[in-house]
Amino acid sequence: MKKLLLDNQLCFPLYALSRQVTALYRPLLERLELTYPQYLVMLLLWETDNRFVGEIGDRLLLDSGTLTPLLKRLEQKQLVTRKRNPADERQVTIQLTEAGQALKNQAVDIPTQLQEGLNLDDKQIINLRIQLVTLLNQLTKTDTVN
Amino acid sequence: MKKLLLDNQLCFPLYALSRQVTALYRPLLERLELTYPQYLVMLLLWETDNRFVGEIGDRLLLDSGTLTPLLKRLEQKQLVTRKRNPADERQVTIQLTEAGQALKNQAVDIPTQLQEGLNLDDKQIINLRIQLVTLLNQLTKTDTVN
DNA sequence: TACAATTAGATTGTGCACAATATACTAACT
DNA sequence: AGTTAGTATATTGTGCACAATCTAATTGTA
Repeated sequence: MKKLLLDNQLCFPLYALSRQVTALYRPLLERLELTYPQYLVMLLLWETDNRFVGEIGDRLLLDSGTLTPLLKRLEQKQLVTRKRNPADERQVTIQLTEAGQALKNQAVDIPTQLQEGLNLDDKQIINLRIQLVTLLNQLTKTDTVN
Repeated sequence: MKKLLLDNQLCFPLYALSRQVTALYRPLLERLELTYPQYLVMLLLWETDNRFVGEIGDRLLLDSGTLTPLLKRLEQKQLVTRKRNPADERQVTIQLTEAGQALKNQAVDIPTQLQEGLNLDDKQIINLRIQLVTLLNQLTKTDTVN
């Protein structure tokens, strides 16, 4: 097999599919005025509020150079607040505002709507997800199950 | 299943894994002084040289807003040339320079090196790639219908 | 207590992605 | 020929990603 061919590498389908799936989210997220990475942060906060920046970064595998400006934009939209932790002033707690919590109601339908766009049944999606998560865990060596 | 949980969405593992795999390429590509998207363009040109910007974009699913500056950086590095097509001045032909062609020799080992970093055997990789390519084709096919 | 080492987050700079728009060119039609 | 529509690429602006560096706060150790 000629390994230098684009079609024979794992990397390209992964990279291209990731962008295509993000593009599927775009029209759905536009209504909430969220970008895709912002949506991921909100998903995390809807699960468990009041997280430190570092916790969000650990979970999403993003560093402060990405998260700090992103969180400032969410703060500008009045979806979250950013407060230094009095017990340790190095840490910044991110907390949902009322508007941020309320936005969850507008987001609940997104996973179902997206799945329709994918044209795959549950079984296929779960199977693919398991493979992706397995490989992801292998690379990060961290089992991030709640 | 609670669909709004991060772990239950297809999107996040796909997005995170794509970034992690790109990160695996980074140290390998650093030696060639290429970024990952630049590497993808070079892969295409090593397969078939003298492509129009539009052809590259069709293949990588990238638009001119991404490709134009990227190709200019490759031109600055003297890896490619950019020339307007005399037969149709709207088109720009991208051609490898000698240095650009020669770089292929330094790149041939990258797929093998990457695979070692992934710690997966051939069968697993091929299986995952087939699923990704299948889904990718489904999505891009429905795009062209629109 | 002093102070080096560590930690959390912010800042800076480069390079994608992509929407929206602009520009130059070509083709098609009257 | 002149107008109009369509096409290919370029430009502009916003928002990630991520490396490198900085600052301030905390911890470890003598």
